[in-house]
Amino acid sequence: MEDSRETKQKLIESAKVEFMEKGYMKASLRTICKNAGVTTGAMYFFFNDKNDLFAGVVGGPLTELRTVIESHMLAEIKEMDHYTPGQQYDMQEDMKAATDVVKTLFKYKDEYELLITRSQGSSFENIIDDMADMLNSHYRDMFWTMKGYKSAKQMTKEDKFIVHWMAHDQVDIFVHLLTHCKNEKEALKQLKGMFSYIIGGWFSVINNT
Amino acid sequence: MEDSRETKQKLIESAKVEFMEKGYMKASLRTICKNAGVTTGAMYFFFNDKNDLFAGVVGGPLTELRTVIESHMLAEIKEMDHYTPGQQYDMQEDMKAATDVVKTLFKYKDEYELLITRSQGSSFENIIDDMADMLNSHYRDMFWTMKGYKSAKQMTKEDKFIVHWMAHDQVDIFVHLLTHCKNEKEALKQLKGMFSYIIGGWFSVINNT
Amino acid sequence: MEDSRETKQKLIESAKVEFMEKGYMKASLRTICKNAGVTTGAMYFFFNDKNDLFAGVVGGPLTELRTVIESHMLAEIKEMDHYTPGQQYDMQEDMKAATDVVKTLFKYKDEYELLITRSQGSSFENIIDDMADMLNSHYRDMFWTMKGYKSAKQMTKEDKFIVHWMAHDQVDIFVHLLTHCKNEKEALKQLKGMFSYIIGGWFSVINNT
Amino acid sequence: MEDSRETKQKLIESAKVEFMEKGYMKASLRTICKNAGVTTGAMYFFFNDKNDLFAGVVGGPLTELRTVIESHMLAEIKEMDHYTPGQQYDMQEDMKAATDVVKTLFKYKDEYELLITRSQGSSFENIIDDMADMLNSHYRDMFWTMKGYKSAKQMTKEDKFIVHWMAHDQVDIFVHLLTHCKNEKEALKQLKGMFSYIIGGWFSVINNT
DNA sequence: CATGAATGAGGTTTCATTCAT
DNA sequence: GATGAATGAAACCTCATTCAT
Repeated sequence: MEDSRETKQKLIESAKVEFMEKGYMKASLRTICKNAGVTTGAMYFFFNDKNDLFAGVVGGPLTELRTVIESHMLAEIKEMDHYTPGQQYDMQEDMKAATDVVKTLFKYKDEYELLITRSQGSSFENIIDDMADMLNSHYRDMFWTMKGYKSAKQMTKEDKFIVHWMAHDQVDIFVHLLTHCKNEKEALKQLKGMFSYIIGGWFSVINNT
Repeated sequence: MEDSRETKQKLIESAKVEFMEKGYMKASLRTICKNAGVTTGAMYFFFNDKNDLFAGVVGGPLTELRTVIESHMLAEIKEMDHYTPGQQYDMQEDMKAATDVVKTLFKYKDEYELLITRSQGSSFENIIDDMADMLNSHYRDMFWTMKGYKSAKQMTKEDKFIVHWMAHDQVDIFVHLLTHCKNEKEALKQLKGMFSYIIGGWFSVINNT
Repeated sequence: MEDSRETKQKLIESAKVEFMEKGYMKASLRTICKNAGVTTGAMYFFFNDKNDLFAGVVGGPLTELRTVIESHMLAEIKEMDHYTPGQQYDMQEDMKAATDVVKTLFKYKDEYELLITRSQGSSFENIIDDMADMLNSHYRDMFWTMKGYKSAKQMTKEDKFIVHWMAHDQVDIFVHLLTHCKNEKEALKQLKGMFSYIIGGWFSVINNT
Repeated sequence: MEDSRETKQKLIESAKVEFMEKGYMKASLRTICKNAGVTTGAMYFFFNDKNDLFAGVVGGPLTELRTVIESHMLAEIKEMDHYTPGQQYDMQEDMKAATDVVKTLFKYKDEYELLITRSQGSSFENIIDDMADMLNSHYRDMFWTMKGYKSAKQMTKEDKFIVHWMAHDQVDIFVHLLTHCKNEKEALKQLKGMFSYIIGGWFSVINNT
């Protein structure tokens, strides 16, 4: 059992290297197995196919990230219940959430970069859109509440569009931090500026439309 | 001569279809040629290789887009010369530029989507970053001017980072409009909201840091 | 394991036939594999590429030949130590060496003919020159010793040129025997005459210059 | 007419360059035509096929060489009529012939090197053997005369074999001079040594068998 | 004389995957 | 758990040659 664990682990590490270097599509299973010191057949014992191997590399970190995000979204939803229109926005809570996300991102930097920039061709190729969609419904609720609507039904098509964009942009900010900062520390330093930007945008949208 | 034009055109159209369906990497030259009713050899008479064929599809529109953007950047640079700090920002000019860009984008919607979402593996795979870089230096100048700095040299590392992000985001907005609106008219309708967002963000950054 | 050996062997034999018929360059891997009753993919399991397959055919025999030659060169070097100028040349030893070389050549006649006459385009295309170079330094030592020089440094440019030629010619003699005699027996019969020729030439050069 | 001459000449020169660089087989007609500034079709007006183009490059020089050799062979044949066994060999005449050959070789050095080292795949690939065969019958006559035989019929199989070899070697000497000397002058300087070698060999064979 | 388009067959190589052992 | 052989399809690309114009 120990041995098999080790083999699987070696495969995952070798796969990570190859996927990062060549991207999902151009990566060669042969090369991965050779570098892991394992035969192709062995790989097919542990993984169903190329995509499953990719999932073996990025699956864990992805789940962890989802957990972090979801837990914060739940927290915000609770807070939203006490919101009264016109109330001063409290950045504090959101910053804490974002900080947690950034920390998670840099905990498995390689894997997240893989997901974001090198997953084309795999089942994860739409991961960015998926994350944005995940945030979308949450942002919708924030939007109509802050806008003073009675319910989501009052939202216009334009409202929905801009909210969808903002969900996307939130994700893009994290992507940008991940791909343009060399470590967590630096990313956290930039986070405040990014937040200032996104919140400025958010309120500009709330007040102007 | 008539015939040859036609053959080349058929190849380009067949290539466009295949590239859009499968993406650059997975697209098959064989399939492209077969659907164009032409042998592979013929294709290699007109194009050097797969990448050149891709360029044959997207090259023209890309050049046109670059021209539009550059002409507007020159216009803004001139305007910047008369800028005095504290002066009210005039969205008018920028909206006109953005409107032109959106119009161009929807003029060759297929080709730009190809470039943005399906060019991985080709020499155009970094097109988004290239466009962002193109805007970056321009945005730097706007930034330090509006910030009241004497020159670009006063910009901190954080300033540069956030400006780089905003250049990226500007590009992403256009990408979002292109990929989420079904036609020019709809995109132009959403443009104002997007602009409100980005300008809100921009001023928030200018004033807070 | 038995099976795989067999497959590889069949490939090598099929390759030999094709290479002999068409030469390295014009030989088709498709044809080789088809005649071996194997898919191209299988071939690439055993060999890295076309050149490696060619090496699979000629590599063994080539190594064997090199071993034979080198062992004899060592023997001659030892003998040379006791040489005194003017001493009668003893053909005996050299004939024995040459006999061994001829025997080796006819042991794998096909493979050596392949190497010599059909390897253009492969990594073995300069094999004749390589062999000549191998003999060259050895012949230089023989030359200056027999000439009565104190060291190799006394050799003129002309000396070096003619020695280089004689090294080449030695190789050519073996090539000629291989390509113009149908079997070992016949080649050995001609060997004496060839030797008479080369030794006549050798001494003529030693005495006349 | 002037123009067409020029076009043909440009093609020949471009072909020479390409053939020298890549060898007959790997040379590309496309490349040749492109570098000549001419279309493929035009080439096929002047030449029947790839081989004919190669002939266009080397044909002239080859004819010239054949003429030189044949004229000298005729001269030697006449001289041979007055030969009496035991008579001192007069190197003079042969040296003059060889000198002429060397001069011719260096007159079109490129073309002859092409023929000798880069013609594999063309109809000239056996040129060396052809030249040797050309000399062979001539050498046979010299051999039996000097040996004191009454006619060629007295020659043994071994006699014929060694004569064939010497004809080959004669050719190889010229090849060696051509490929190892950088110009005519240097080649002529080495010629005497080479001659000493070959004549030493020749007489050694005549006297020993 | 020369163009330029097109053919069609062929080239070597790579790939993810399977399966008997 | 793992091996190693084998599949079979497809990949991109190059070639000498032809022919209507």
